[in-house]
Amino acid sequence: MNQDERAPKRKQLSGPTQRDVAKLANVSQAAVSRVMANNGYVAYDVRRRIEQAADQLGYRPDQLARGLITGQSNIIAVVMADFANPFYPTVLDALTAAIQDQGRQILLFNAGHDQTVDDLIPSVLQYKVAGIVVTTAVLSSNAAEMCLASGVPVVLMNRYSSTGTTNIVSCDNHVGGKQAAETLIAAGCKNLAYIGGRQDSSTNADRRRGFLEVANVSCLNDIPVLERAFHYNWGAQAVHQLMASRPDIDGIFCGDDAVAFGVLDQLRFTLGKRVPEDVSVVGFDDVPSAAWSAYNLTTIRQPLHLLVQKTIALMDSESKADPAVHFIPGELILRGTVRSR
Amino acid sequence: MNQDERAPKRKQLSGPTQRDVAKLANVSQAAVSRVMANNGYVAYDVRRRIEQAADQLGYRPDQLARGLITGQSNIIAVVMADFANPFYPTVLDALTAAIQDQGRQILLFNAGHDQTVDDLIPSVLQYKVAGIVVTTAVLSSNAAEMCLASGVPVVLMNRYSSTGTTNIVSCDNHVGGKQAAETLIAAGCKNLAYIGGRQDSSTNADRRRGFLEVANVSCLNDIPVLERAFHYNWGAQAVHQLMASRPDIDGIFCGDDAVAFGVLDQLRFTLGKRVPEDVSVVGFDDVPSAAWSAYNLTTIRQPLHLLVQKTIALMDSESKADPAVHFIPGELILRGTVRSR
DNA sequence: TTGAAAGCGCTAACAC
DNA sequence: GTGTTAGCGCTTTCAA
Repeated sequence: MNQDERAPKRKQLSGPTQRDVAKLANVSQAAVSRVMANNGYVAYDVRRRIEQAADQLGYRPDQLARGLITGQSNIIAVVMADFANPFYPTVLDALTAAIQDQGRQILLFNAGHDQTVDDLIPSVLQYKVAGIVVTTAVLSSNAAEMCLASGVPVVLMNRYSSTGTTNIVSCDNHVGGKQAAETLIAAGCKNLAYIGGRQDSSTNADRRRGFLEVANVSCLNDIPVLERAFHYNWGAQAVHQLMASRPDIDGIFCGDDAVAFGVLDQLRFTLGKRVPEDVSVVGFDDVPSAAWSAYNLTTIRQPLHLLVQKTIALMDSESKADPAVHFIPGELILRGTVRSR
Repeated sequence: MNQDERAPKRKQLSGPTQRDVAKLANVSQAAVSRVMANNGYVAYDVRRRIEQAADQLGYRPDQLARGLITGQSNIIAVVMADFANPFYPTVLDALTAAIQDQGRQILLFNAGHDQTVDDLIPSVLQYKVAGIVVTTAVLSSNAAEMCLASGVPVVLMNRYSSTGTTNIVSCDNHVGGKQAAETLIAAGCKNLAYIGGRQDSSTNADRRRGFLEVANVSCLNDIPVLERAFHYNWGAQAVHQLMASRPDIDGIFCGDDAVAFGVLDQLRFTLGKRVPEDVSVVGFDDVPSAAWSAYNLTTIRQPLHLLVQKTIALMDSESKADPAVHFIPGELILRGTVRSR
């Protein structure tokens, strides 16, 4: 015995291949491929033999090998930058469900911790994905260039920058901000304020702009603007600052629901204000907990499913031709944090 | 120029390949591979030439092609079944961060809508992933068999079944249930109740069992048990039923925080009870919103990072030899929903 | 140290 | 209809 018996060289992890199926069914491997890819002519009984053999062996096509040759991986990359905000799990839920319904899979990239979205893009591109969805963040023009160069369609959800190289889907934050102001004014609030989120985000800027456009015409006093982060803690902190300098404030528009929850909790439990009797509050997003009795928050609902639908449609259409910003209107949800006259 | 002049058959989507880099650097394609995979000997200046050429072309290794040959895809599948529950986004956040830190990527499967986790397993296995993490659900023994057969390590987070074919990581729900009971009893509650979650889940069963073990020894009266789903709405509905039949209840342990929020909201805003003066409430998980003033919920914290750490360690160790259940103790977080004597 | 060549599991031309 | 053949982009022997 010179060399030990050549052990079955097959890698531990691989299951049966098309060759195995072919052997068992007494056909060529190509015939098996035709059946599996449902592509090309196969006689009925041959097809049956192959399917039976595949079944018997527990054969599963290797999607990665298939992708290698077709140049299409049927994988969509989803890049998320803010898991902590309760809005984004709802986005991810809807997005993954919709993508899976198409028979595609999701490669998820979490940009939450050290890595920025931009740092992640090179990694994403190593996977020859069929598309990239970026939520909660913008791409630097550099990163956007890279995607464009590799021909992968990219869609930004809910943020945009001025580079104009990618399609963007967003709730109409500008109109939403106006609605918030109108709601507060209609309720009889005289002294309004904005407690916003991340200052350099389009989301925040548009909501503030819409709000101020309307508020400025009917408010006599100065309208304070405090902005930092889309977080509960920031809302809590900001409202303290706000009420310390402007105790007359009786209507607050918050950058999103998370901020609004922080604002509400401090108003009620620390600052001793009644909501909505003393101060009215409007949020943005309509996350699930906004409907809970403890908050019962009046807010602008983001049209989640429309946003997702549009995002996917844009990715499929590969219309790199004319990248544009697609705004979808939100919906005012009246609950209990704005007083009725 | 015999074989050099191949037609540029290259698919639109592919970027530069190792062949392109090799040509530019005047070396063989194999040399490029050695540099990229950091595997094998390459002379210093050759390596430099190659790296330079790769840079110049913007070369990115194709992870899928690499996986095809190594039989290792450096992708971990994460199967989630309940995005709506606020605990799971925190799990996903920690899990994805940890996996990315290893230089691996996450293929996310959302079993939330039509598809059950079991239905998803065949799809998962088509991707020759390096491991599978399943949260919020158990695998049928059939599905577990399939994974075992294909040699992919599987770890279940926070649920288990009796099949014993996979490793499982879970918070010690039994001890947690006991802690909850002890906490309520120490606070002087006399009439306890359990409002649980999904009845057929190990999570729920263990929490209930621990709770009843302790509660039964010091409670004279019958301890009502209501179980259905780990949802806010169920908590809200259940507490109505409960208080209608047993208005004397003064201590409630909830299956998780989401249920507790529903319970709290109804107690306070509909049933007119004061918490904790009239009724004390304990939750489970310690999701972020449990700390918010509106709830300020006393709860058992799941050791999120330990759970994730252990899960990853188990997947790497491939210890299919002795699949076991690994319990990690939770931590009682005292806040404001249990009265102090 | 390097290049030539084989081949991972699969699809797609192209013969027969 | 079916088999044969040539690769997809890469890693990995094996010689040189």
